[in-house]
Amino acid sequence: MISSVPTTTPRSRRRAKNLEMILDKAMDLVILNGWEGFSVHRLAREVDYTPGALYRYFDSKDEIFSALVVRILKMLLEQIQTHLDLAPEDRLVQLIVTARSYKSFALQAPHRFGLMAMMMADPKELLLSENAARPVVGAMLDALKPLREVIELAMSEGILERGNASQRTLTLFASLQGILQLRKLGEKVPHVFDVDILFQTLMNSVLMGWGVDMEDIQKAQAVVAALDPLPTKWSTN
Amino acid sequence: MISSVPTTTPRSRRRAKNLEMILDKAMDLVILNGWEGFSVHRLAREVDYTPGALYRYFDSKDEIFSALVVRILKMLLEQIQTHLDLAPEDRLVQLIVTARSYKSFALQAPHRFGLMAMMMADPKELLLSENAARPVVGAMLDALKPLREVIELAMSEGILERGNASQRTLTLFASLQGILQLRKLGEKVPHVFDVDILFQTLMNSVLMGWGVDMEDIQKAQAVVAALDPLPTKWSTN
Amino acid sequence: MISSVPTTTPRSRRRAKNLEMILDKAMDLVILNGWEGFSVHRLAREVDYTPGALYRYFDSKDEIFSALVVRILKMLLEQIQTHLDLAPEDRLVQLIVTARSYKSFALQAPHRFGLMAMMMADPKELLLSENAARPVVGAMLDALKPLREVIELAMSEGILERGNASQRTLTLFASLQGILQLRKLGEKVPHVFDVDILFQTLMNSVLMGWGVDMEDIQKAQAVVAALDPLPTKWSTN
Amino acid sequence: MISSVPTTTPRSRRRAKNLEMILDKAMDLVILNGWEGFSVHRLAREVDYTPGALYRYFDSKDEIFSALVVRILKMLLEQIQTHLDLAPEDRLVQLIVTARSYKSFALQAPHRFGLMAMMMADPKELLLSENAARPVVGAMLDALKPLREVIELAMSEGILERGNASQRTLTLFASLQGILQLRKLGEKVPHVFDVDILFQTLMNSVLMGWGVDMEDIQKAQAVVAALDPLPTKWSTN
DNA sequence: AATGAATGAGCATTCATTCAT
DNA sequence: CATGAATGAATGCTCATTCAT
Repeated sequence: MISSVPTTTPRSRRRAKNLEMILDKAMDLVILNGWEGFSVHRLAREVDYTPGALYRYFDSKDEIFSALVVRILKMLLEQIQTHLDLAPEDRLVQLIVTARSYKSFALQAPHRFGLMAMMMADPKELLLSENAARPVVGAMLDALKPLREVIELAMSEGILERGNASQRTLTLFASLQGILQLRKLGEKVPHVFDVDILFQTLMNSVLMGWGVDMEDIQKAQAVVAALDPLPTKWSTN
Repeated sequence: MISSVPTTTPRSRRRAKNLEMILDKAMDLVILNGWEGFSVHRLAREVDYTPGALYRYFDSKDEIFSALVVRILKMLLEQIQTHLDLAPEDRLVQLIVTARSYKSFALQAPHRFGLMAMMMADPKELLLSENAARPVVGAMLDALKPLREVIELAMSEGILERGNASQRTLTLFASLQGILQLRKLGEKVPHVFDVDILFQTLMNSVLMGWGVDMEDIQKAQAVVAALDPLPTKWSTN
Repeated sequence: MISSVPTTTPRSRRRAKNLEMILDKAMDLVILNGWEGFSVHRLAREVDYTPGALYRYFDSKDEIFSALVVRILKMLLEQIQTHLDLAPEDRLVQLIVTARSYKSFALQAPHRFGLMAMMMADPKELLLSENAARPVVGAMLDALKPLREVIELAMSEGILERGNASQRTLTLFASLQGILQLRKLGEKVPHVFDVDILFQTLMNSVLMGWGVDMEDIQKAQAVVAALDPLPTKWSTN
Repeated sequence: MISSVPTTTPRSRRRAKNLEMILDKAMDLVILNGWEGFSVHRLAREVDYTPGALYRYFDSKDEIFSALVVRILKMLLEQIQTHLDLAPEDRLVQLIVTARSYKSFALQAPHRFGLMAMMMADPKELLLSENAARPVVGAMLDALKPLREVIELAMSEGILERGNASQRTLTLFASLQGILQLRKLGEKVPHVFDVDILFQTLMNSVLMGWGVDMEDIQKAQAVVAALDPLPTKWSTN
């Protein structure tokens, strides 16, 4: 139901503005307290509405959830592109930069990452209604596009062995996802679950599996390290 | 506090039985409604206790959580060992069997897998109290042990290139975790998120990254396929 | 949060009525069972609301507490003023009438008196939040004002020796408070803890301590006795 | 039911020891957390009994309550006597010392004082059963005896005007009680409710009311001030 | 378009007490 | 004499959602 009206008339423009503002605040709250600490009541209080009024803007809390996920994915995409723009035209470097961008997102915007992870792991009823699912999945694929493009280019340039780009993209993405989720555990049991090391191990293993020489990987990683620190748009929390 | 008494006297035997029964039911409930849908009251209703009475069996809801996770990890370990016992003495085959065992667990006992994933991704206060954390982390490392041993053997036998076994174990485990979490999404959007294919892609990529020939991988996979279907103890749900 | 809206619109008038009704019932319950026996659930049941609904009228149980105390103090003030209006323009008589008014309040509205005493003896978190404290302390000082004014006038007229009016007011008030608290004990052990006699003893001692002749005290007391019985608004219980 | 058996047989001696130990711990708990923070469960945990077992030693929580009050009153009496032993044979000084001793008790052992105050203000069912009431009232009168004796002596020596000693004792005691209860309020609203000043005001007023010259009062107070600090047995809390 | 009132179910946890063993 | 199990009722408070106005 979110943004199901045209954005042309003055009325609907005001409405769109309001919706934007509400979602902004919702995001702020999630960033601050996590999704568990988020409630419609609190949101209402924050945006100076009554709880009931908010239901003019969405049908259920779940709808807020997916709207936020879409936003997060868009922000993630933006950051990845920013980082890629700063990287040289070296496919391997670009690939690593993309992965690192994702890592920095997970580490520096954990609540947003958590929301995203939750969405992927447990889409509940969210995706039951196909039309509600589409924008989320769309945003997700958008966010993965840069990675896929780099992989495709790297294959066509002979840097990676040939293979299915989509599958490789998703595999790398999901694997990273799995590793980055260990962050919290890593805080409690630091010597065992070290996200940075596991990240490194995964990248090395996978890139070698895709036909890159260890030597080239290390060269690329040196370049990437020299780029650091890459800028982040996320207010860390 | 759970099971801190000897299992010798008749009384304590009854108590142990009760505890077992309670945890069984708790697991059932989590399986049915997920952890979010689980409450002490509901559990009490289900086991015909008063809510207060349950608190003689554990100190807090969190304790139930970790007790369940420990149970799950133990069952997972059992299954992996069962599967390994049925596999030939071929390291590559064993490695793939272990990974598959984990996959079948994720696919066929999704709620249990979800609980485990949640524990790893968001250990909350669970691991705040070190003493409550130990059994959980212990069980987790136990469950990973077979995988690590296979990797170690494979390395010492020259089947895998040398590397840090622990890091490789965790990396593989976490990556699988990430991929398997896409299951639900895969159910809704089947063509894009195909867990089986992603699993395959990951295994191929990583094993090649660790120095195995594609040819050998495919041979091993043929062997594993011939073993199927491996038995499962999980009531699917 | 209580009564923070204007009383002009029909809606807010209804709301004010409701709030009044709720606090009335709350007072009844406290009167019946004491504060310990008072719970939000019980109140809800009594006023035919759901517990949650009540939280639209106050933010916490403590707010009910202080709202009740404020009410009680206002009623006490009203009664004292009524009694004073019926008394002649004799300072000593007025002073005794004020004290007696307080005594009659304690004896005839013991639960209200108890609530007030509790508030003074154990303000808990009540006064932690300064803003919640202000109205209570304000109402309390209001209730003491008549006594202080009489004492001040009596001093300026030379009926009492000079001294610090505020300190004397509070001292007398607190002493009365202490004596009146023995009421319940007096019911059980009547010959030892006789509130009336102790009250008399205190008044005599203190007034003489402030420079009044025993003779004048007795005269004034005779006048006061002739005024009796002074009207009471409290439903005794 | 407490201590309803002879203390002669070995069995009953052990029992008495146990009871003592239990009440000791109960007192510790009350001292630490106040009566509100006290529960039979907690006490059981602390003395390594099961809750049920404690009910061999008393019939109800209320019985613990009154047993503790008796103990507190005994300790109070002890302290007053200690203080009196250190004071010169001057009735006025002794009277002030006694009152001060009570004040120091209230200020330095607030939880104990609170328990006592609660008992006097709200004896609930405690005193419903006359036999349960007797020891408490007895201990209370014991605690007041030194004060009464000093007052009697002072009257017989002509230091105080004649009057009813018992009534004066109780009046002074109850008045002090009322003033000392303002301690907590004094912490929150310090300039208005200053216990020390009110204490002083009360003593001056009452003593003058009983026929003592202001001059003599001040002399005695100077003597008392020179005695300070008087020893306290209370671990402050 | 928004308010304000209310629902109804739920939450984890604690308590004094009882009683068969 | 003591345990261990259990009751049953309660606690203050939060929540997503609905709907008449």
